Amino acid sequence: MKKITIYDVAREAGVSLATVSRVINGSSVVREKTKQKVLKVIEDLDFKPNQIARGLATSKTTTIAIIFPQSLFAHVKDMIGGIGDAGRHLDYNITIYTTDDIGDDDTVGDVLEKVVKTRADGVILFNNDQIDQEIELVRKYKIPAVVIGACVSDELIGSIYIDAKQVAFQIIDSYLKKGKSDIVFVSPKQNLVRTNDLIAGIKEAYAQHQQTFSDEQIIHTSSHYEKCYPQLLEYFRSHHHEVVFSSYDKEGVAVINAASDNNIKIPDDMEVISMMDTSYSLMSRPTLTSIHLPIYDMGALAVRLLTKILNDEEIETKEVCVNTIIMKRESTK
Amino acid sequence: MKKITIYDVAREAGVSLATVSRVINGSSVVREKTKQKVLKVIEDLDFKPNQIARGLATSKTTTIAIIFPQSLFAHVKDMIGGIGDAGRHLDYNITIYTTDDIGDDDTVGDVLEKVVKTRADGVILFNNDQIDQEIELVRKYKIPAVVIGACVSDELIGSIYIDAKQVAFQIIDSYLKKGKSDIVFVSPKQNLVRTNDLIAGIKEAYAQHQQTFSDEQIIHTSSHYEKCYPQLLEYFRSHHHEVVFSSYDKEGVAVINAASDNNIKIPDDMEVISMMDTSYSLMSRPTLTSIHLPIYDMGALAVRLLTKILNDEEIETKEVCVNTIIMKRESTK
DNA sequence: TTGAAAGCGCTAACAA
DNA sequence: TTGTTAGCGCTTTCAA
Repeated sequence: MKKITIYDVAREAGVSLATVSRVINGSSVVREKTKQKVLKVIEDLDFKPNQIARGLATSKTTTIAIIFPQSLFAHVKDMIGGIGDAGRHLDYNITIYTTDDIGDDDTVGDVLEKVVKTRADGVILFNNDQIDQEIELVRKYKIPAVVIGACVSDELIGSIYIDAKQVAFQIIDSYLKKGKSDIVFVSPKQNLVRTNDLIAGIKEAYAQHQQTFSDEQIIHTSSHYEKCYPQLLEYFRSHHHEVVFSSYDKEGVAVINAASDNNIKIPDDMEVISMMDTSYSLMSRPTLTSIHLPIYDMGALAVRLLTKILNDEEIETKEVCVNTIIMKRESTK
Repeated sequence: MKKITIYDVAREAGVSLATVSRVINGSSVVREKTKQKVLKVIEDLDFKPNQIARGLATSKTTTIAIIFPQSLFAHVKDMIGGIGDAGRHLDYNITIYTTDDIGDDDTVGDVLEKVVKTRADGVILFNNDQIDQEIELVRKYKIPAVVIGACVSDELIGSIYIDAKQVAFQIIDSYLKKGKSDIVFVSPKQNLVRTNDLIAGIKEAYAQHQQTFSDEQIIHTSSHYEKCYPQLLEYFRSHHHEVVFSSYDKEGVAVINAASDNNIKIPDDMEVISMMDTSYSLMSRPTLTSIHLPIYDMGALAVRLLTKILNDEEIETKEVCVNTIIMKRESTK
């Protein structure tokens, strides 16, 4: 069974190629009657225009690539909903590329090379510890891009981010005002939110109160609960703080569980607050106070912004800052 | 800056198009010296072959589409790791399509139409309540496919699944043997594992013990914790069972929390066992006994099987059954 | 071992 | 409003 092409449609409808091309692309110059005739034949023959051929002819693939390291997947997954929906509505295909941060080969470079070969129209990147390298490559190949989680922009690059520094500042400032300065910050290596920005915000809050936040107050941990929990269980055997601020719910829950298992009462003995507001925070006991990010929207916004860049549409700002809101639950007073 | 093409390489290397094509495709007939010369030019010019053009010429896109409803995302996400890695290693691109089960339009049909237009070589489907329709369309369009979570196969279709009936049978049988027959089954609407198979296994176990499992012992719930937990909280106010079997950890945790909040002691008053073995089961208190599925592998296997179908490779079986293992934790005795 | 040339299926000037 | 035709960048016979 041969695939039917625009030729078949043209022949069957008794018109030229160009006319068929016009109707499938919704050109307005074609006479209504001709259009109906062609449409009928398309329907009868169940003709599906070949995107590949169109891509070759137009140098556009209507494809957006998203690139992320496996370890960031927990964050990316929730965005895929927004990305997928926006892609579907705007008629873009979404191709995913995972960079394997375990292997030692140059996956970032390899992946971007692949993106170039497939001629994706644009790419969505996520903040991670290789983001600078990714941005550099994207610039080199002149691929339009939107990065989620960091604030960058130029001719071909836009971003969707949250003001992490500000968020951290507010949280910490509010505790310092209450006289609580025995605070530790727990963070995994990979995060959607820039850890450094968070730390900068924390430090600024301390500075504001004539105190200093030392690097000893930072606990580096794994984003795998299996590793994170035992580490914290050991930690809380001999430590105890007024407040723990975690940059992701999973670690937040690990803190709650590890502390509870060491008989530290939450929130009475210690308060825990984290970020992302995933379902982990609802499932934990006590439930976890968490800073909500509009994850789904960030994905959808990224696609929208990228398509604007691709189509040279009017753009208000290429650096879109989204708002956060703190979801107060049982782990804080 | 114009994109450089195979023509540029040919000219620069003083050979013909065909020769360049041969070297980038690793043809063995080209003389080593010529090959090196061409390779050098490719390097110098930083030439990246255009996949789109190649796709048009060969009618192959080396692209696999994966299609899933948003509501199944919790399950699919963990597989994306395996799918992404396998895709990268086998040099296939992965394009994702989400079917929006909220909207009332024919998204399944629309999405498959899109897949046809983009000429994906094959597609990976996931068991869900529209799977029959999806399979029908895939057959109609003659697209090679692998479905994850259900056992089906034919000329162009393969599958990766677990024997859900058997799994459920074993669990329930073991409890019935201990004389525990006050069991309820909790299940969300969408699931990667066929709920009906699970129920069939449960019923078979009951039958084996000359008892019957009634439909009143099934609790239908939402896959959203926010909805599931309140429903169960209410339920356990007036109910109490020996065993709760849940088809997904999220609901398993909801059961634990809802029961605990009604002062039902787990596992002493009631045992809870669930499926998937996600990190939810580790984070819950008490920790949740759960049936482990090799999720990552299932994704990778699906890609591998699909590529075998695509390339007419030798295939042992098109219905690949993967093993499960029960991860005993605190919620069962 | 290499090259010439005919597609792959579509778009987009340009003409009519 | 419609048709003709030259590409888009690559693969793949067929000849040499």
